[in-house]
Amino acid sequence: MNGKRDSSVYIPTKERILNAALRLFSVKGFRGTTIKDIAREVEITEGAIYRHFRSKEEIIEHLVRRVTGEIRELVKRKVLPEGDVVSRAKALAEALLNYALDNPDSFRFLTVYHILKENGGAERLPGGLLIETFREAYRKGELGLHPEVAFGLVTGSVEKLFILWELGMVRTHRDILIEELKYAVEKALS
Amino acid sequence: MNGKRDSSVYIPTKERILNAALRLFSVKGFRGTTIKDIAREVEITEGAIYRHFRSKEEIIEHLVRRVTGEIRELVKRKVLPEGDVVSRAKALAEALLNYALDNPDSFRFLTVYHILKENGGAERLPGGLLIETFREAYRKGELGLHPEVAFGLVTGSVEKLFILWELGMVRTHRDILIEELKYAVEKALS
Amino acid sequence: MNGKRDSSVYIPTKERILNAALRLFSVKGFRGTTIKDIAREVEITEGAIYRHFRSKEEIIEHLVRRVTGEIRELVKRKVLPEGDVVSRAKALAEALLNYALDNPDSFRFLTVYHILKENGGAERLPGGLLIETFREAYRKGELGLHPEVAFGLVTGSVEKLFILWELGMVRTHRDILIEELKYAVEKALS
Amino acid sequence: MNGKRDSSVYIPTKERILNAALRLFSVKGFRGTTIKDIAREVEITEGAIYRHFRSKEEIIEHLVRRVTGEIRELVKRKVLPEGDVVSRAKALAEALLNYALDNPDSFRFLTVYHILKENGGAERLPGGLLIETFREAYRKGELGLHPEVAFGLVTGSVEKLFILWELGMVRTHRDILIEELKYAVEKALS
DNA sequence: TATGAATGAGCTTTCATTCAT
DNA sequence: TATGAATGAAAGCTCATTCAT
Repeated sequence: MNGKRDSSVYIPTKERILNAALRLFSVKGFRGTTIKDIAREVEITEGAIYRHFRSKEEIIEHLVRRVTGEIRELVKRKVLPEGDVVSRAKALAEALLNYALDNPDSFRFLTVYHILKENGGAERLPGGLLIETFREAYRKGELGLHPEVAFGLVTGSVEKLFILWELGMVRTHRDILIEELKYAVEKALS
Repeated sequence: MNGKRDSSVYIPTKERILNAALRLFSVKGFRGTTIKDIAREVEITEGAIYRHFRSKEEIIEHLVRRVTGEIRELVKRKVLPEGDVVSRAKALAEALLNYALDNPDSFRFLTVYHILKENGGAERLPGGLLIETFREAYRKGELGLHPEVAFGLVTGSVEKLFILWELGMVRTHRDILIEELKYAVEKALS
Repeated sequence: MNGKRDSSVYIPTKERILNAALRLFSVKGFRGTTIKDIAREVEITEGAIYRHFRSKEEIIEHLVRRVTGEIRELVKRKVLPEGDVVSRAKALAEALLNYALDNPDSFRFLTVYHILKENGGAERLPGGLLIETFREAYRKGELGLHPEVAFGLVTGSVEKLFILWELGMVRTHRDILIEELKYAVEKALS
Repeated sequence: MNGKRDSSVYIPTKERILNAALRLFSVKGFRGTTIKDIAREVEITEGAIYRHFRSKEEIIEHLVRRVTGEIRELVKRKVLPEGDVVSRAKALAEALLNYALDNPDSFRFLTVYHILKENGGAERLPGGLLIETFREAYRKGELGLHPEVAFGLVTGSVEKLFILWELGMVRTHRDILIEELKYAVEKALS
């Protein structure tokens, strides 16, 4: 009677709230999403949300921490510290795009979060982590571009390709998309 | 006597409202920016805004039309229809990045507008215009990547470099940034 | 260039404002009619109205005085003090209905004014004048009904017939309508 | 503990809002009555009203439906289809006046609603129902007046007598008022 | 006289949050 | 845990009125 959609797996309310909020925030923005919107999606009442979170702000912080954590983890796992810059950049591009395509709401959410300063909120680009890869290679003389430019090219390409994909504008197969991305990264950074 | 900010040129209120709104929307989003915010910036009262625009929505529409028009115009002027894809892509990247660096508020505004669907509003990527450049080259066999991928690489790179620049994360000279961007585009598309 | 509708007779702006206001107030009520509504109708700007009237309130007062004055005058002229009650009541009914049909806006205006207490405004039924006719007859024993009832029957009938006429619900000829009204009044009061 | 006004019966907030709105609208008109007015009367805040109604407009629609429904019901119950026109008209007049005197706010509300077109709103005279009574009799040759005229006389008289009564201008006993009304209707229609 | 931009108060409505149940 | 009525602050918008031109 409470597990939502009966026979399916049970998902705790707190989790359901976070999932709904993630999706809504990523599409309608933070101010554009109301507590009522989230409650309606989860099929509970507004008041119930405050059993699980102290405020709307807290939900956002929770989500930011979760998504940046996931990406940090992913990069740590996929972009190994050995190897040349180019292969590491390719691995980064592949991992990021895969994450975006597999977790579109999360990726969108982060994009929205980084672009908007609705609150005057602090900025915490997970770039901090990623960009080091390029800085190091630059110092070693392995990179023909400034590290920030290289970083921008790779991550910017991934983000835009994801958006175009979501809009249905990219008509290639997913695997081909990733191959082309890696190919272009390889050539651009060589 | 009325020109705001001492002896400088007179700017009509309607224009001042648009400028303030552009900047605020581009930073705090549409819902995050209130009419009061705009009024405060322009140093008039909220009611006065409604002498120039029927609604907040109308201000947004006005700005979208203006900014997309400017970019459309720019692309038409700078990206000449002759020449190979690569040089045209380079010209596109250069023109876009220059526009972004010269009109940061406008460029940010458009980014925010395209990402957020606070309203469920219509989508009008100015991509329509730009992407044709790549589609045509692809048909002629001049392009090694799918046109949408090429388009995503170029515009995504520009957008992300602009954001990094704005955050003060890019430490190169502006000219060098543009040169590196063009160089990377050239290699990626060849 | 100023006389409104070119070649036609010149009507001073103040008069045009009053006419427009009369019509609008009578249809949309006092709060429902804005100064802008009136200005638009007269084809001047809002500010111009304040050259002729100190406030919206003053326009209303002006119109109340005008319309009650007209009706007072009319009754004085048409309902002669000689004759029996019945013929005087018939004359009253006829005069009132004729006035209403000839000056629908004025008559509607007064109805609205008497029904609404939007302002907490004072009531000044022009009934004061008319009802005396019946009070006197009642004292003389010429009237089978209480004077207020007789007054209500006659004026209420006129008002409702006017409204039905305006709504297009009365399909008889105007003269017949008046004849039937007088006939009914005669019988009711005898 | 919450029932408002000490120990008396509990009335749900939605009902209290409707009652307050009915009274205020009937006196000050639709535009002249603010949500704050209603809230103050009910002793809740403005926001609370929107938990029960989506808009001011919805409150008005609710009330129109309620009052017209009541009168429709009343006429159905009191004005039996058998009998001659005159007795039916008398029954109608009596039922209407009784309703008005018993539910002055409702009756006033309907009057205001029918006279004002603040919204450009639809017209739904409950007359549709009542007037058929007269149309039928007219076809059968039982009625000396056009049916719309007869309808206007009866309902107009009721409405005006009600207003005079409310203003304290009718000094007779209520029963006598009704008797005189019926007597006049009888004679007018015979 | 007339214009039209501007003001300021007030209106309808929204929304994060609280609280009694 | 959950509900849902209520609060209170703020948002978008309207409008009578003023004022410089």
